[in-house]
Formats: sequence, C-alpha cells, structure tokens
Amino acid sequence: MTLTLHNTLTRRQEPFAPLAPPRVTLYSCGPTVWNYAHIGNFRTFLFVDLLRRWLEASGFDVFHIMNLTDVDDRIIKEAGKQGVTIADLVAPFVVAFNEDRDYLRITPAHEYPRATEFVAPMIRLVEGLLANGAAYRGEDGSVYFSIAKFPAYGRLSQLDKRELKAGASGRISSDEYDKENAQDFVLWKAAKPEDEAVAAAWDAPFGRGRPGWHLECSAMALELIGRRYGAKVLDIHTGGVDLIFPHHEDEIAQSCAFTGEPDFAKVWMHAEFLNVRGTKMSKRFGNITTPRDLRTDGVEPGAIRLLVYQTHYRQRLDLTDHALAAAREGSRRLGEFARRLEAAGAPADGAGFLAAAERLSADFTAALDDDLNAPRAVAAVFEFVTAGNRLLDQGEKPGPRALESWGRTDRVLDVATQGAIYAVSVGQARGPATVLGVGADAAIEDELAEAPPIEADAQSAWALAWARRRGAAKSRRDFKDADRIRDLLKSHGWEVRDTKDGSSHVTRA
RNA sequence: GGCGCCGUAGCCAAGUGGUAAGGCAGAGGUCUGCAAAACCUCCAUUCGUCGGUUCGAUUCCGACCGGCGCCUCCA
Repeated sequence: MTLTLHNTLTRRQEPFAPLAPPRVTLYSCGPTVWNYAHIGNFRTFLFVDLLRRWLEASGFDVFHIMNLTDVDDRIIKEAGKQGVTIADLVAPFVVAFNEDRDYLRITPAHEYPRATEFVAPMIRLVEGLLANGAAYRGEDGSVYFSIAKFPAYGRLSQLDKRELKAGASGRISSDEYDKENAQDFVLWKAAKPEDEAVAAAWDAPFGRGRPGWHLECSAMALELIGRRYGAKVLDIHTGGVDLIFPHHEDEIAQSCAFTGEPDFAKVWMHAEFLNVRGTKMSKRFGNITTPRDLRTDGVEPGAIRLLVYQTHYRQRLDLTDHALAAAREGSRRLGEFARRLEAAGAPADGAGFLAAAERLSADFTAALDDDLNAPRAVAAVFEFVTAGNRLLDQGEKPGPRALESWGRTDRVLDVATQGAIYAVSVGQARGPATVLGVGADAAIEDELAEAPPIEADAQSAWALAWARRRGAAKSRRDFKDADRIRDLLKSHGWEVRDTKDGSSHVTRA
C-alpha cells in the first residue's frame, strides 16, 4: 500500500513521492490574523493536521510551515479605524489563534512565519523578478508581475479553459493601479498615507511600500526551505479551495519565475468549505462560529475533530446542530471505549482481539492511504469499537497488538472524548471511598448543599459527597432517595453510573 | 457569461459496473432495584428526474431539475 493524494495540479490522485524522502516539506496557507478564525478556517487546518499526522505515521519526516498573514488590506483598514498600528491590532488574534489551535489539538507547525518578519526575503524576490524581467514598476510606484512573461500561468486553475467575466467584481474599472494587463497582480504596493499611519510600510530599493499577499507565501516558503535544506520546491502546498485562484496561481508564477524551477510545489491540496445551511461560513454573511464559541458551549475538541473527519476533505461539510450533537455522542462513545480497552489491557492478545486488531490496522491504513479518506478510517474505528466491546463483554483480553492498533488510530485521528471520572466505592462497607482525582471525604451526616459550589475543585468534592450519600441510600434500599440524588447530580452535569462490583462512577464531560 | 462541485435512509456521511460502509437518532431485547453504559436484533429492493450505453448502473454518457463555490488580497 502506498499513499496516494489528490493533486489539484493534475486533478488526479497520484502516488505520493517526495523529492527527497523521507523528508517532506509541507507549506500551509494559514490565517490572516485580523480577527478570530472561525471553524470554517479551522476545517482546513484540521485537514492539514490529518495530513501531517498521517505523513508522520507513515514514516515521513515532515517539515511543516504555516504562515500568519499579519499585513493586508483588511488589517490596515481595521487598524486605521481603531487608530492603532497593524502590529497592535494583530497581536491578540495571534494569541487567540494559538489557543484555538491547541484547543482543537492541532499539531503545531514547525514554523509560523509572519509576513512582517520576512520583508527582506520578499524584497529579494521582487528584485530578482525585476532583474529577470518578469516584473515591472507601474506608474503608481507599485511593482507588478507580468503574466505575459510566464506562459504556464493558469495551469493550477485551468485558466485556459476559463473566460474571465469582464468586471465580474464590479471593481476593475475602479482599480486605481495601472497595470499593463488586467490579470497582472501586484507584488509590492506603493506606500499610501493610510499604510504609513498604521506602520505598514517598508523601504525597498524599488520604492517604499508593502508586500502583496501572494508574495508573502512564496518568499517565506522559499526562504525557509532554502535555509534548512537548500531546496527550491515544496513537496506539498495546502490551502482552502478559494485560494486556488488567484492566490496559488500567482504564487506559482512568481516562485517559478524566480527559481527557474518548473514547479513551486509538487502536490497542491485544497480543502473544501465548511458551510452553514448551505452557504459558506464568512464574516460578511454573518454566519460565523468560532472554536471559542463552541468551547463556551461545552463542545469537546474531540467532537469537533470527529465532525470534520466524518466528511472527506474534498467534500463540502455542512455544520448543523444535529451534526454536532451526533459527533459529540460518537466522540463520547469512543472515549468510553478507549478507557475500557486500556483498563483491560493484558500481556497477551486474545484470538478475537488479534483478528480485530489486524482488521483495524489494514482498513485504517487503506482508507487514509486513499487520499486521506478519513470517513472510511472513522468507520473502521467504530467497527473495532463494536467488536472490541463485544469481546470485552465475553471476557477476552486485549494485548499489545490490540492496544497498539487502537493507539495508532487514536494518535492520527485524535477524536475521542474522555470525561473526567471519579469513582466511589459504596454499598459494601469497604472503608473509605476510593476517590480518583480529589481527596474530599465529607461525612455523610454533614449538611450538604443542593447547589454545587462555585469553585471548580470543590465541585468534584461536592458531587462525590452526594454520590456517597446515594450509595448509602442504595445500601439501605431507599431507591427513591437514591434516584432523587442521581437526578440532582444530573441536573448539574454529573452522571452517576453503577458498576457490577458495587461501586459507582461519577463523571462529567 | 466562463470554470467547477454537489444531490445516497429522519439527520450526517462513505462507496462500487453486479443489486448500498460507518455515525447519530428511533424501535424491541439482554444486563440493572430502576437507570446509565455496553451488547444483540431491526431500521434505504434503493442512491434528484428522464433518457442512453451494458447481460446488468447508484456507480459510465447525455439532458433536465435543485443546491453551492470560484472568476473580488476569503480557509
């Protein structure tokens, strides 16, 4: 089995063959940090996370770069409105992005280059393009790339098959820059007073100004892989589908014109959109949901990951409350199983587990090797859950093989949710309660508030105290009181579950 | 107008030229004081519509209907 990936360049699925195995250079277009990134953005980053994890699980040595665009029109406009510099405007959103990324358990890239910290390489790139004739200075002082000098322009987006609608945006006529060709794109924008006002202008041999968006990625990618490996071509470049044209098309043009290489990246991969009721999630539609919104609502990261991975990355994903609820339930079940499986771990695998583990590994690998077919990988995982639960019910033991097969899927997908668990032994007069996580041991006779305390730590103690009372009620067969306490705990988000050995588990997601 | 994508059970969602994975929800059962969790069973003769190719199509081709994206410095 070999890994095959869909390449936007060829519109086909191809066996993945990095330029210098086992090394893989992976560049991902990251967020523009002008605001909080929404889960539509994070859908793409979760796709990248899966790619990254699967490449590493497959034995590749990945060097992952994700840029942070910290200078662009939106940032300058917003900074101007607020009367702050772009650096000040952006700072909190960079922090927020990192927090959200960590919350979603996305593996951090090795490098997060920021555009404003790579101005020098950008200037060198523009100089190179001016020197070899691919770029020219407009009368407004900006520098443009001439697509007439780059015959391969349009390969990625199959531009030769398109016919740009004149004035589709209604903005071409209002374009104040003077380009030689309407499709030429700006590499370096001449500084304007608004740019200066927010500290978004740099000196350059060809005039003071700021980098164009497309330029950033090329300069940063080439700089970083050049510095580290002396390479000029990326193995994989990722982004959202909306970046295919013109962003990635322009990156290819300027990069290849600069390096003389036929490719900027060997494989281009693009994630489809996440939609809300059929429409793409976007600030201007007012249908934004951010990871922090979901976090506030108590949605577990594993559930969000599961939701995303249950749809193929090249397929649009529709976010609904129903889909989210389904993912939460599924994620919870996976976590429940994981705990059960690990607790039953034995030195040797039972025959049933051996067979189930083989099947899981084979199905899981085949699915992800097939252009990251995560939905199929998830299906294989659930099939193992069902089989594993049955085997456990029959008393069979999972050994190293089963645990490793399971562990591998968990490391790649990372979609399970394990609620915090606290256990109390009750009803058997075996001495003090077995308490995991907290040391509270309130006497049964003490007064106990019906409402939980405010402090998080005290809450578990409170729940455990009630659980012990319920245990006492149970042992004197006062089931009415026992049920009342269970309902009380449930209304505050705690679940009580009795086990066969007479103890009770109290859990909170 | 150009380029492209999608339409599979109540919901989400894989998939193959030979008669449909998985998840969630739902129904019944086992277990339990009752629950919960777990397990078992059931839950699309059918894959937008109409044609065509084929021994056979949900899967290939065409048309149509419906939804969506890009062509705007949007992931």
